[in-house]
Amino acid sequence: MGRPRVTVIDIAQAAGVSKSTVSLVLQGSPLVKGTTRAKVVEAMNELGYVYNRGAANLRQTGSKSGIVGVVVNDLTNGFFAELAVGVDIVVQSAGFVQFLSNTGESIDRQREVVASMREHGISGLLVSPARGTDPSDFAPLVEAGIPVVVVVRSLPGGKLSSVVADNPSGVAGAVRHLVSLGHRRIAFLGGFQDTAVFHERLSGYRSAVTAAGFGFDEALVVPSAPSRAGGADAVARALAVEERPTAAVCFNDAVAFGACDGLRSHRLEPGRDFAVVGFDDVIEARTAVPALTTVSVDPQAMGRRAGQLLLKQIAAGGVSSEAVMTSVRLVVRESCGAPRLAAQA
Amino acid sequence: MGRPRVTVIDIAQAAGVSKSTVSLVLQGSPLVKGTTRAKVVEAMNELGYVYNRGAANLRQTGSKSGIVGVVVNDLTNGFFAELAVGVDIVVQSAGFVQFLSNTGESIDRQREVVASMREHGISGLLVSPARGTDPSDFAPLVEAGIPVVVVVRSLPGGKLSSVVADNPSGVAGAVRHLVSLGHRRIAFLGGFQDTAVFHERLSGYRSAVTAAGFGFDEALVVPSAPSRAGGADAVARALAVEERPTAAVCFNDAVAFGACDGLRSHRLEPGRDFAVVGFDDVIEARTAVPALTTVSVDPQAMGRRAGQLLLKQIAAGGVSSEAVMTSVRLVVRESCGAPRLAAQA
DNA sequence: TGACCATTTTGGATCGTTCCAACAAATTCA
DNA sequence: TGAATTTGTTGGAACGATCCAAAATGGTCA
Repeated sequence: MGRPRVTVIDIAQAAGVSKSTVSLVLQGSPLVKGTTRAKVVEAMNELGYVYNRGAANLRQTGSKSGIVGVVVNDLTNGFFAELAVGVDIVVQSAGFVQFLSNTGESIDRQREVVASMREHGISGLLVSPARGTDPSDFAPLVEAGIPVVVVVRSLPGGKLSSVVADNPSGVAGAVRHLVSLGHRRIAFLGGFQDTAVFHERLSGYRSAVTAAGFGFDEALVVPSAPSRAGGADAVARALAVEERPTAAVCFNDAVAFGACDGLRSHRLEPGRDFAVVGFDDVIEARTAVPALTTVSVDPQAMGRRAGQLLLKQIAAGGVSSEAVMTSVRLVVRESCGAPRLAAQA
Repeated sequence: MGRPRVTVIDIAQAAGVSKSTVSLVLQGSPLVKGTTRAKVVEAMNELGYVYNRGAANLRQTGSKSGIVGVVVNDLTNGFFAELAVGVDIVVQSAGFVQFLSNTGESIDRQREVVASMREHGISGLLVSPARGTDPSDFAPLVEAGIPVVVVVRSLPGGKLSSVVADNPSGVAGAVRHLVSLGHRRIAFLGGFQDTAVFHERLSGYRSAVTAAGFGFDEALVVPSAPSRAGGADAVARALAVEERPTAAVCFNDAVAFGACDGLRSHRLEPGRDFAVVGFDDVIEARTAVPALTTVSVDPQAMGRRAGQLLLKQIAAGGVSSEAVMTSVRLVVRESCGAPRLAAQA
């Protein structure tokens, strides 16, 4: 049980040197002679020494704890789990460990978790904020010189660094694909108008649609809850506009599935009578009937990218603000009505 | 940037008391007078004080760091993500934070991660070990009085506490269900023979099959890789034994899906010509065709249970060994050929 | 009033490490 | 040879909290 801890002093004694020398060895300093280093290392193995980062950290300026905090809003969601894995990979290979916590979209929980991480002296924080997060919640960290990187969802008024998917170009690519299939009236379905992601995606729609020379038609933009039910509802409303659309790009895959439901209840078969494109590429997208054409974002790659950015800022010491967009790609399946061959394009 | 840290001494000064008193307040001691406490708390808010756990920890005996380490072998797998969430819930509400890392089935990585966690002074470790983990890897922790709880996969020769699903009774229940549907020749398909989980599940099969009065037939046990391909292979071999089986319970859902593939290539329709039962209840089980009858383990509940056990051991101070089994339940869908009504039984 | 008690408060010493300035030993150079 | 330089090593003072024994405070009672 409570056996006395082995400390640098014990090592020093066993190796016949001073504790300062042991410390130097610990830090891999080139100042110590090879033979001395060997003696020390041997003593450490001998006695089963465990480095005490807490103590080291106490003395070290700038709290280089070697811990990065990672906070996600829903670990249950495969997307975020992948993201966390991506972060873990780069962070771990840089010799850091990751404090990972899940907020389950609760702002209170998020606050607690972040506070707790701060007490533990994290060197940086990576967060996929819960819905409705106030950006100023992170101000104290930034003021204290702790880098903060926001992922997936960007925060308005952002002085914070962020890594988000390239939403505009993802949607734009989807629109271009539909245009190339001959569609002229393309709707944009679903999503809450008060979120940053909605506006990013909508802007991609807008620019692609005008670039194609169709002009932007407000009536073809139908917001809704970003859920299956919302999608069904949205497509119904879209079908009611005069000069009805023949295709839609949806806010996300859930909306897209809902749109398919809605189409069927109007006796329209998605993929044949009406083209549907989603966003996210959730697992079911592949196996659904018809298989969903969608914009795929690689969450693990995103996690890696975000981890790199955070590490860079930690290394730089200062807190700078940088916004990164990770690329996305269109995965052509069946719901857009394109012949399967197009998938290879 | 590097603004000087606010310490207990600053607070003491601002509140006109001694640092000891501030410390008492920090620990919620009943010794301090209400008015004094209020002054101190106000000063803390005023100056934006952040508790330094590292420093506290240094002085405190027994390393009550308030950190628990959680190591899983595959965070990408929804099962483990859910598990981690379950752990997080109980651990967090007890005021601990969780260090979560992913090993991706790499033993080396696992070793690194555990070492790193130890350096950070975790108060307990919860681990779903990577395949091929040597139980003695955790001996140093146990010797140092740090509780270790193994989840999901139990480790042979286990002096360690563990929380695993009740594999025997899960499989036994599946067998009984098949018997009730009239099956007499039931195979056990898939899984590596050298894993503990395999033997646990097989033992459930064995006992249920003998309890039903059929006698245990070695030929009906067909191990294979615990994958889709392995399942296809296993079912093919099972169909080749004389007096061929009419049903199978599979090592896990992946094997079960493979078995369905294999059946079809033998012109047998799963659920109609041959009954298949899986284990795990992965997400696709519900949506597959036919929907998979399977044994469901609730990973989040398991995580909560494991978290509780770990906290209990941390609180107790000592390291005791306890083995917990979490209950499982059979989810009847279509692949076993039972009429849908049976699902309500 | 002074002895006694309960309640609050307090100044060091301490935890395990790193930093710093100073020292000893070995080497180089004039 | 002696001074200057390089190369290794070292003791003590931090870091920011907790613990302990002791002191201050206030009340009660003979």
